[in-house]
Amino acid sequence: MKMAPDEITLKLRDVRAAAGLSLSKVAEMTGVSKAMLGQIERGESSPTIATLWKIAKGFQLPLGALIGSETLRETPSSDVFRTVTFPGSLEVKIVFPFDPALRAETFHVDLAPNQSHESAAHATGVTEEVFVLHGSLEILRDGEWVPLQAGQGLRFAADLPHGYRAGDQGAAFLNMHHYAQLDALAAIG
Amino acid sequence: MKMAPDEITLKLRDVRAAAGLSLSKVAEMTGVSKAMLGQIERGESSPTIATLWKIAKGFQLPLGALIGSETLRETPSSDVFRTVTFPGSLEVKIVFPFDPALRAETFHVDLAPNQSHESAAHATGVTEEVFVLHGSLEILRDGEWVPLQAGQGLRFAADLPHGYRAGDQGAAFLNMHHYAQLDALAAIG
DNA sequence: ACCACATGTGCGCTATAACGCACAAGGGGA
DNA sequence: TCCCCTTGTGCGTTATAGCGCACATGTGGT
Repeated sequence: MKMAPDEITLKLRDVRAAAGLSLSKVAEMTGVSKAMLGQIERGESSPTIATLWKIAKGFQLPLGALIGSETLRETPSSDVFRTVTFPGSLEVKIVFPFDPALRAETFHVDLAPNQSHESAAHATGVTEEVFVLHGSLEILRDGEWVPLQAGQGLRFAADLPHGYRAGDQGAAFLNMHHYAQLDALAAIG
Repeated sequence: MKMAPDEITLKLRDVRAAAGLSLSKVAEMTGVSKAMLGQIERGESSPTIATLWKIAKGFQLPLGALIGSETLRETPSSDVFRTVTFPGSLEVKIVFPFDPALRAETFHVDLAPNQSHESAAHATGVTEEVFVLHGSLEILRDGEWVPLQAGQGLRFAADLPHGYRAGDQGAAFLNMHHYAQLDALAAIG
């Protein structure tokens, strides 16, 4: 119960909330007991880097994403395009990785001609933005297909089913994900 | 002595060697016992983040400087194309208007060949992201010009002076602004 | 040689990080 | 209503991070 004069803040709770996961789920995917996770979130415990590392790896996030400090004001490598595979077997490139301070991330997505991708509803409070780079794209929003050309953008709530459908020449677009604040959600309710 | 399956490496020894300091000296300036410092260097102990933080502050280094490696950052907003004129007589299009819930907005900026634009420091807590659509662009960040090509992105803290400079064929890029607090409204003007 | 000092490591003790388990509270079904 | 499952927190135990101190080695000075 020492509670050192913490100038350091851990954003575990924010990250977990953004992902819409329970302590139990996080405990499974990180290998850290949920009791410990709870204590860390409440600031009752100062974890070792080994534990922090486990958590970061479980979330597939850089270690710094869990630490709240001035350290965050650093560099973004411009060409570190990492690629990840999405739920719907869709492969995308990470343009801007998730930052808990901004609660947002940006992907670069390529769709082959006429390729489509359906996405189930995300956690509540998630907003998506799409900006078309090349080709033509249709987005399913509120049960309606919205056509977009290169240079056009669309913003929509992602806590509803939605989808993407490329035109005859395929499409490339940026996909931004925004995760709402906790108090923002409370304010809405 | 368990020594968890560390995939993580601490650079304490390197940093200390680079500074030419003894364990005792480091112990003084960090407030961490030299015995512990020695164990950490030898990998016999996995420090808590509180301890790591002490060490980092003692060295006046960002926390990341002691850890293997990492980076972070990220994103923004919307619908119709409105155009506005910016302080520096720069004309931009609004891709995604500011949304209080997201605290973010996205602009589409066109620069003529070799055109440049300097920007004074914004309010604290403002983060910018730039994604180059066409041409080549250089961004002044931390007093250093970072070159970017089409398809590349860069994220940086905007509470410092920064600037944009197009290449010989001009440049087009997306510019996302993220505001950390609610006072973001005041920062928009 | 000898000594004064500084280096890094080993030892015992205390504080606490981390675990597994159990429990109180809330949310749906049937 | 009753039941069952999931949520997060509290408790007791074990592992270990972190401390102060002492020791072995090393280096230079006179």
